Amino acid sequence: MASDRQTDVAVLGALSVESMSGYALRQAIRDVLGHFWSESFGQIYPTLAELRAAGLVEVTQADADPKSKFAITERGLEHLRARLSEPPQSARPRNGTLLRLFFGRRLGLDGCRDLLEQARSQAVEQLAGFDVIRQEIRSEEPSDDHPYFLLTVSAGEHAARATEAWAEESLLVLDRIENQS
Amino acid sequence: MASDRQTDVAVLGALSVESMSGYALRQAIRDVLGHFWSESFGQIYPTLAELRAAGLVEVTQADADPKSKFAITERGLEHLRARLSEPPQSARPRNGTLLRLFFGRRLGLDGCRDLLEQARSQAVEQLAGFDVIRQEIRSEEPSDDHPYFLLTVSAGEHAARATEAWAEESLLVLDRIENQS
DNA sequence: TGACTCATGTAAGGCGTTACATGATTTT
DNA sequence: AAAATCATGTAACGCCTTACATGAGTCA
Repeated sequence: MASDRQTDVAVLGALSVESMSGYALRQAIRDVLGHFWSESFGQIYPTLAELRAAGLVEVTQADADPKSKFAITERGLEHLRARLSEPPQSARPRNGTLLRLFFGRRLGLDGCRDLLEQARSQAVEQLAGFDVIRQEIRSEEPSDDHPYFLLTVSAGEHAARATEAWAEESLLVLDRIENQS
Repeated sequence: MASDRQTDVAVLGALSVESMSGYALRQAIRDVLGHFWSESFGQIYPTLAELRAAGLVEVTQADADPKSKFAITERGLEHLRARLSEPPQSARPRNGTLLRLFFGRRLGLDGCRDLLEQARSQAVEQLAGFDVIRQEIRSEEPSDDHPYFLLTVSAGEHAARATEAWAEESLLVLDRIENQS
């Protein structure tokens, strides 16, 4: 029974881009992968220890830098490539907003409106956030990783714009429901 | 500390639309809410027992129907309204496809293409599924619940169309990456 | 010196999935 | 009569979050 856990993929992937401390790692996972991935902080250190014991990650210390960091090993890169090639597993859907709207008759029109307004403004905020991320990527020195980063940003933008359009349409639908009842 | 669990909302909500057996309930949650919600079957019966003990749900037996069903009580409806009014909680994001694409440099162009093709065809399948659902809703006798059901169908359609467009654009981006390297 | 961030963990407990178990009813 | 579906559960195990604990370095 293959385990569901993919913490190793997120950790090894992040370290394949850049060596860093466990603390920086958890910030990177939250801030950089946060749009489409989440890891519990309580999982990161244990996973790091496991990966180190398995020789997929090592602790390095550069001369110039007094701080030690975690770096991916050659075997770690192989493991990462193998894991990335496995069929993607996504979390089962759990959209609290849609669950509430589905039973919107019980919630009432005003409650539904609140949900939709909130969904819309969240989408707009997300879009602004993606703009910032695009600028940050552009301001860094070019890297072979960047085109792939941008694919995920684009996915977020498409999804956010779809949410925005849906919420606006749906608010109009609610007005129609109200007027005809 | 408010619990994350929202199984009660899904169960009470479904029973607010129609009384049914636990077995039918789990099928309804899978087939009807499946686009945006999932419940573990192992949770449904225990939750049903709890709700029954709390007087939010009762076992009914119609004269015409030899089978007993679970029905929501008046107190259950109150509880449902209260729960629906709470701020929506959604699962933390866990998109295995985007996780892999983000580290696409390690996965390789062909692997990325596979992921995008798969995402695209899944989105197309979903759109076909939504068409079927719309027809089913239309074929039922009109209900005050239907407009709300349709809001969630529309959300799924917007999301699926966004995924389709993103995947197609992204496949072209991959071609460009290949040609310029 | 006190507050804040960096840094590395551990432990408890809740949540959820899967697999297992059992029996009745219906269909082929 | 066999197979499929309906129907109701339980138990084990793994995942994940939250809260707690500790200490070093840095900055005002």
